[in-house]
Amino acid sequence: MQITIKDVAKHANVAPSTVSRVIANSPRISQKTKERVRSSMEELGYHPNIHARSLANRSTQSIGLVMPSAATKILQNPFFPEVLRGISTKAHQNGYSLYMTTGVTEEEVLSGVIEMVQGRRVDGVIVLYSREDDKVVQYLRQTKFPFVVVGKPFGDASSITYVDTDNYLAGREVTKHLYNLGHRRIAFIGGSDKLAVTQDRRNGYATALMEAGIPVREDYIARAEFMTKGGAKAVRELLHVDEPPTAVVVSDDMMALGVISTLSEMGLKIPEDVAVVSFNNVYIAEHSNPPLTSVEINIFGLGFEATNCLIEQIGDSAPPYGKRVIVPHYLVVRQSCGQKKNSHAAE
Amino acid sequence: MQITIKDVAKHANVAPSTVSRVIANSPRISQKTKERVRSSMEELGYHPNIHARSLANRSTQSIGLVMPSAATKILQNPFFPEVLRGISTKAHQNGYSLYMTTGVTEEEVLSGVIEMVQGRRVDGVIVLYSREDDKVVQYLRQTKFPFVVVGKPFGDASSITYVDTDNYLAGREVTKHLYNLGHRRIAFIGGSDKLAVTQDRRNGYATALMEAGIPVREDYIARAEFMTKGGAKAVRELLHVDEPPTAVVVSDDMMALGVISTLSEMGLKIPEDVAVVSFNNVYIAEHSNPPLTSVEINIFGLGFEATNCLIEQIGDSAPPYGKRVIVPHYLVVRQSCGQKKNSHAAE
DNA sequence: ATCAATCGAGCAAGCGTTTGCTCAATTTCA
DNA sequence: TGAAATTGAGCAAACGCTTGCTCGATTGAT
Repeated sequence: MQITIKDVAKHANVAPSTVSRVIANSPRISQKTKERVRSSMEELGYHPNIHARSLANRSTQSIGLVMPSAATKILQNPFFPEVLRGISTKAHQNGYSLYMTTGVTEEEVLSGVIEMVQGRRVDGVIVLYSREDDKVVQYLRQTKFPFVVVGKPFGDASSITYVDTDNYLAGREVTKHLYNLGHRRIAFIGGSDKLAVTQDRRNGYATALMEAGIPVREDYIARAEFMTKGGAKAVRELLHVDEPPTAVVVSDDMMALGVISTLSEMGLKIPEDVAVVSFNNVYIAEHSNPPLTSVEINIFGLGFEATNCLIEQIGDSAPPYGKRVIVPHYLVVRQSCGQKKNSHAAE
Repeated sequence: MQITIKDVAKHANVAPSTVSRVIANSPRISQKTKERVRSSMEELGYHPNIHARSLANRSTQSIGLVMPSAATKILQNPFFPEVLRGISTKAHQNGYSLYMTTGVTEEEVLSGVIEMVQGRRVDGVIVLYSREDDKVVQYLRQTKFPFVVVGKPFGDASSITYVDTDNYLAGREVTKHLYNLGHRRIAFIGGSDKLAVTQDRRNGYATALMEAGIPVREDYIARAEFMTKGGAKAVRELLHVDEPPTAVVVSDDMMALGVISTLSEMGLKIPEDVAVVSFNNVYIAEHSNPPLTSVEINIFGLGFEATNCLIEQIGDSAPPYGKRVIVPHYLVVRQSCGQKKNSHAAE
């Protein structure tokens, strides 16, 4: 049998309500009583029943996590565990715990979310993806339930709080980096066009080219799945155009891995024949062969900040309008992009 | 304001208890009434309050997940998302949801678990690691709370339900495979000796050698962290012994990645100079350079089975003794281990 | 010494469900 | 046709905690 607040009350010779107030550390209780009650709790090994508390309280101290319906996919990308680590760190700091829902179809995910929200199972929700025409976001919005999106939401982004990398800027910088290394024929391989991240990075890429006075060639732009296989397929296509690119910007490390191994198979050297840069700087980027030049986007930070925003919202300490947090990024230069050709800098 | 069972009752002109029984699909309610109530629920958009239900019920339909204290580590290994996927699939099939707790120190993790258990927040717990002298397992055991371990527990394993790969067998098979390819100087690189998985795989390795009449050399056995860096360090050591090994069994894909890139840096060819095989067959094993020969251990299956066992335990349909589920594995041969030298097989 | 203000703690009414019991209405059987 | 058995639905008491309100006791001011 569980030890309840009543047991503690009896043991400490006070009323249950007093025990409750001790737990809440209410100033209405004298120090002496508090200590007595606390030692009783200790002695009996008391732990409050979460459900009773939530019922009385109308708050759950937990946060719902929404994965994309094709959880398979995101779960294979190291992005996920890292963002989760960020979320869980911040959540723990503030006494929140995490509640996950996954589902195979979009419908399943949505109904999971509805259950979380309507069933008052969580105080707020973090959406771990951003897709066009997403039902979950629509639902959360219309019910005015606290939520935060990781990634840039579509549509009326101004009313939604989200955390994101400045992918446009990152795409631009990366492309510029290749340009500065002497490259003029630079290609881009992106993931699904439905994802904001792909669009932003590609736009940044295009802008950088334009700034450099280089025309943007459609046949230099490929799209593929966010996985290694996609990268492999895309790179084959790119190399069959006339004047094949000497450098390629890849929108995801996992894809870049596919690109690299395909290039190797084709007998091309990296970075001598084709330079490669990519994004996310996941763990294995450092350990691929050759190591990947990649944009460190601080995935942990994305998760951490998202949680922070959500907790603000839950606590009503957030403004009523959507907030936008941009987590800074920086380029980590490794072998895959080669050295600046005319540079003598020691570094 | 939330829509409660009372609202539905009023709307359908029945008592709250009837609504409750309709939800539970009790045979005591007539079909006619059920339909009326259901359409009322639909119309009002009713969703049961989880906490009220759990409180009255003494059951939460959710499962607690315990990560190792250095969550950082496990979260970087692709093992984790994959096992999570298995867990979440099975959990969802049975209407369970997932509740995570993480913590930086061992103490934090333990107190998180205690809160889950004593606070009646979950119906059962899955422990995602297996370590010697683990407080969490000790605690769960002594409170007789339903739990399952992924990996082989230490100590009195017979009373604990766990799912595992037959790592001993896998280690033996892999080593034998290298032997059959003609290798006689075979080394082993394992992770922390505190982990059951390391011990088992190493023992299998040693057995295979003995079966082949090859003495087990201590200087052929290295241990390192379960990550790429560890692999790199270990391989350097191994290659400095006299008669350096021509093949190496690595206990983890991520470590093997480190091994491979270190070997390449040293100018050694894989598999010609050194053959490499490893375990887990995580996603990137297929895409490394060269692709890794690795033991597919069906990580998804481990998660899935663990959840299955736990649900059995929760529902009392499990026997009172510990159950042991072994998920089958098989070797996936890729380039990193080379071809059988005297074989003409096309495949 | 008297009264108002303050303080500390208890009472009891929720929070939204579940479920054992009760009870009226209907069916079954002799 | 009457009594017993069966069926369908409602009553009300939990489940463990929070919190507005009440109230006696202590304190301070006059």
